[in-house]
Amino acid sequence: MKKVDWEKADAMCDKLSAEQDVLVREIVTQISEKWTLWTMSVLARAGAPMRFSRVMEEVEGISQKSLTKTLRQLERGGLVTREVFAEVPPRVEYKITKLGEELLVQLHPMWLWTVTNVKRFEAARLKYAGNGRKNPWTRARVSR
Amino acid sequence: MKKVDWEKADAMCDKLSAEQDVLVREIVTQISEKWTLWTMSVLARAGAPMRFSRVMEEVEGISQKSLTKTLRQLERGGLVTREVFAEVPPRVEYKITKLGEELLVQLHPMWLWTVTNVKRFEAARLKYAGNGRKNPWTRARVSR
DNA sequence: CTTCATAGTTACCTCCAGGTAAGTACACGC
DNA sequence: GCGTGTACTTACCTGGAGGTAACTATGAAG
Repeated sequence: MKKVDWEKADAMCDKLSAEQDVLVREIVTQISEKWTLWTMSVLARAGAPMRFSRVMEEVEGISQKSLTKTLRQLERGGLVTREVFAEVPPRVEYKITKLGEELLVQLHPMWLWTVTNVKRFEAARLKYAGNGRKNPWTRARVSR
Repeated sequence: MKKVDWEKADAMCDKLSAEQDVLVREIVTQISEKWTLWTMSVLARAGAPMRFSRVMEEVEGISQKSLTKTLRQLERGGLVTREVFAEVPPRVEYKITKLGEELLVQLHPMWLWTVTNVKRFEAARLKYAGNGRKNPWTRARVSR
């Protein structure tokens, strides 16, 4: 089995400035928010600029407020671009950036792995359900 | 640049049962929780069983309550094992599973990529800060 | 004068993650 | 009989994510 090279990981972390460290955490935090990945993948699949209302149709269930917030954060992080057209009614187009697409490419293997290994997770669940899970001291009868 | 094969991804999703679909979401949700990855990586680095209190020392800042919850979820998902020893005071040992280690291996490339590309994110932030960001209709003067 | 379409913003509310602090059970050493 | 060590559980509290619904600006069409 492949292993994680923790030494190398640590070495890379040490090279980061305090601000960069914060930035990495922010990025990770952001992509773990409710609608972020879904929104990005919608934009990535389209490949072309999309209007706000169009994105909202594709990301089923999202509210205007959340979509605005999500897109703003993605723009701020350089993962999507936002272009405003001076028209009435307003037209605003969003498009995924190269950086954004690359991020998705990085994420994809792990998503794939998860899906292909669902059965192992299912098995673990079943096994867990069978355990009687008690506090340790409820069976503490033997001393050290 | 590498691209994501959306067709294949969709095809894989279609093969999942409704329960499996829920499960995948749960897994992803769980690993995006505050302490999950940190806790897992501590266990993975150790490679050996660790007591509750020892884990708590390594995962700086976590509360007892959160550690308990995190470990329970990891156990339920089959990512760590939990072994209770019938002693007083109690001894409980946690250890990462093969499944858990594999998950970390999947995640690592993306983490590495993020760290090596911080500068691009920094640049995006700076650029964003420079934009005057207004409502679209504040400059809507030209009709379509 | 009203309606429509678009892309927001804002006020208000609810839910839940997660923190703090105290309690619990047990045997041992003093 | 009191403190100590361990692995929890429980009650209480706070902040923030995210939902709903109403409001905003603008020009064209009716």
